Amino acid sequence: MSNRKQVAQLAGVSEATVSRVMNGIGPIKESTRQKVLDAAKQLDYYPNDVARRFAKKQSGNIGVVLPFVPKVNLFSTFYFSEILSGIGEMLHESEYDLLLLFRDADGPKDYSRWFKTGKVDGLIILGSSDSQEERNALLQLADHHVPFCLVNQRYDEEKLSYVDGEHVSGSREMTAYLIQQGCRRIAFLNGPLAYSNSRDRLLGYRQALEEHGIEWNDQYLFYGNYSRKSGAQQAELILKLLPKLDAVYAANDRMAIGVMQTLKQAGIRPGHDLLVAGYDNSDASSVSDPPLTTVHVPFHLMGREAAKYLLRQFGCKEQPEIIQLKLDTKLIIRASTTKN
Amino acid sequence: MSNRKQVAQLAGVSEATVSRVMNGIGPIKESTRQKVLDAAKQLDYYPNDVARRFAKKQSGNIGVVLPFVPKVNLFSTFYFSEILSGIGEMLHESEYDLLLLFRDADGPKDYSRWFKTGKVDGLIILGSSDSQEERNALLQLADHHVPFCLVNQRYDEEKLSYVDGEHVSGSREMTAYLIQQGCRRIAFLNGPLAYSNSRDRLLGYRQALEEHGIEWNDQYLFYGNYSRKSGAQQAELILKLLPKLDAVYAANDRMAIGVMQTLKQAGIRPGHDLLVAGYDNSDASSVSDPPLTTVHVPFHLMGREAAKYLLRQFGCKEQPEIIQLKLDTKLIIRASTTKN
DNA sequence: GTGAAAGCGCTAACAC
DNA sequence: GTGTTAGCGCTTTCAC
Repeated sequence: MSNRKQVAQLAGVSEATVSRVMNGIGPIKESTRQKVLDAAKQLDYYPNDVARRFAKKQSGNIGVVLPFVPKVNLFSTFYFSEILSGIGEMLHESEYDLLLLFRDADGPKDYSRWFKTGKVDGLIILGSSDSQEERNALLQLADHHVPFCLVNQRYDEEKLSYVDGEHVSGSREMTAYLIQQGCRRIAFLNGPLAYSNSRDRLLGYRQALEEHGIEWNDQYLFYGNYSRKSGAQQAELILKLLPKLDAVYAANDRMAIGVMQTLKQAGIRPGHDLLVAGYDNSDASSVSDPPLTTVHVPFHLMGREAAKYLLRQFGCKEQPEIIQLKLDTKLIIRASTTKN
Repeated sequence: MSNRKQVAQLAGVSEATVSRVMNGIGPIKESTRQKVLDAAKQLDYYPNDVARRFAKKQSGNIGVVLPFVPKVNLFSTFYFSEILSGIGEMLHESEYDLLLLFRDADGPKDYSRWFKTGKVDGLIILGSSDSQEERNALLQLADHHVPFCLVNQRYDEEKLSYVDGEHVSGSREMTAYLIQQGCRRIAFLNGPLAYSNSRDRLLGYRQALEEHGIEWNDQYLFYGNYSRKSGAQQAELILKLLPKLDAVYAANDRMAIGVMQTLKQAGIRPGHDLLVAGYDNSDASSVSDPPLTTVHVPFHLMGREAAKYLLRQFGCKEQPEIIQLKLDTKLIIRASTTKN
């Protein structure tokens, strides 16, 4: 592996000149530029990135934090893939690399160590969920004035940057739609309230009920953990309400699919005997049977926006700006609510 | 952000001593160790990773190459998520970080630049497909004697390391199973032959036919591109053979699901009127309707093994060893082939 | 056990 | 336009 010194020697110029050529900055006589380029080509020289970043006191990395592996499947992998690919797309044009980081399974939460060791210049945090510890770790980061951004999770009371979806209105639209379809007794299978996602959807559900003068009924509220299995399990309980139920609305597609499985096993036809709806517009929602009415969430775009935000922070020297974006969601109507 | 010098000063020792303590190497008097640790804590000191890697002349990164974004969805994202999480799991215990890299959409293929710029110490390549250019890029890497590893793709004629699944036998078992179920006229919907995956499955299919004395029939062979859409499209053609067909076996689950959709639209019941099988045992295969008979591929483990291999290479100084692993696959029987 | 010092391959500031 | 040089914060080797 050759280095700059060798190129400089071969080209008969100073190392500084080699740098100028490689970085395309500063005025250079075309003839020396060519000499350098030739020498570089001849020696197969590529500037060393680690050295460069060391000298610049920047890691050149954006870290993306994921839940530790086993937990990934709790969520749809769809959700993560989409966000990741959005981030990757945005970073692809930039000088920054994407470092994949895994939250520790146990042990104290500490995001700041990735900054302190200089591993990353910015952080995008996925799958964060509210707990005192998590909140502290995040606030600590904010104190350090390092750029970071949550995706698909908010802490409304805190001044933290996030890119989220419009889940309150998404959920409200979904519920209103079900009501329009003639449903008044709508079971809602929510996810853990530690996710702002879940709280948003619950709020949207309640708002829609209120707006349509439908009384709130505790019996219709269920909780799963966003896994298909939990959907299937909760559906056992939901089944017991059956004659007096018009629809089941689950807070994500995976649970909705679990619900449909249980229903079908019990001889209840989703979409006919009982309307079923999900949330996320995941791949699975379009291939399930029946296809699932759901809410599209722009995960890919959310990833892009989060990355764009960080990139912007690196540009300017001031205090990190705070962004709090909520991107539009969209109701997707499919057979699970229309076969009536 | 504090550095080693400050810690050394505060602790009243040399910088070398601070290093020894931080790295836990070399003999240290317990009392000085404490002094250093106290100083480090007081200054909130974390050794700078970039500087460290620079000095060690190692990037500390393992790069994982993915197809450029738009193409990801051709494959199941399932496949990538599983492999990635396997790699992540293996690396989590190590000193190495996971750098996510995207293959250029267009432009010349060049994996070696990531080594030449010192960005990575090793590479895991996903979604590689055979072409002259790809092959050249890979052989060039091998010439440089840098450690890298393909996952779920082989180049049999070349001395390249890979971690693959036993797809020939997987496919043979699937086909044999379908034959056992009484099928003799089995359409095979394959993926592009640029993937060793596709060639393996075709071979397994042929072997099983031969072993059971069933004559090869060109008419039963179809090609898609592993997307659901292509499965749905090819199914239109497959439909035309219908009265004289017992089963459709697709080279991955996504295509199989596409096939089932088209079949259902045409009033053909998958699993009753025509058996359908897929490959991969993706999430979708268990929630499709009917659930899909498929072949389980240990993607997660494949990721782990690839990462383990690279880690092992970093240990020793010799020429990189070559591994060519094929991990066991397993037939998963579900309703799409059993309702008869 | 501990300290001193020479790199690692760049960037950035300044000199000419 | 081009050259010189002082770092960046570590590792590593050798000296004591």
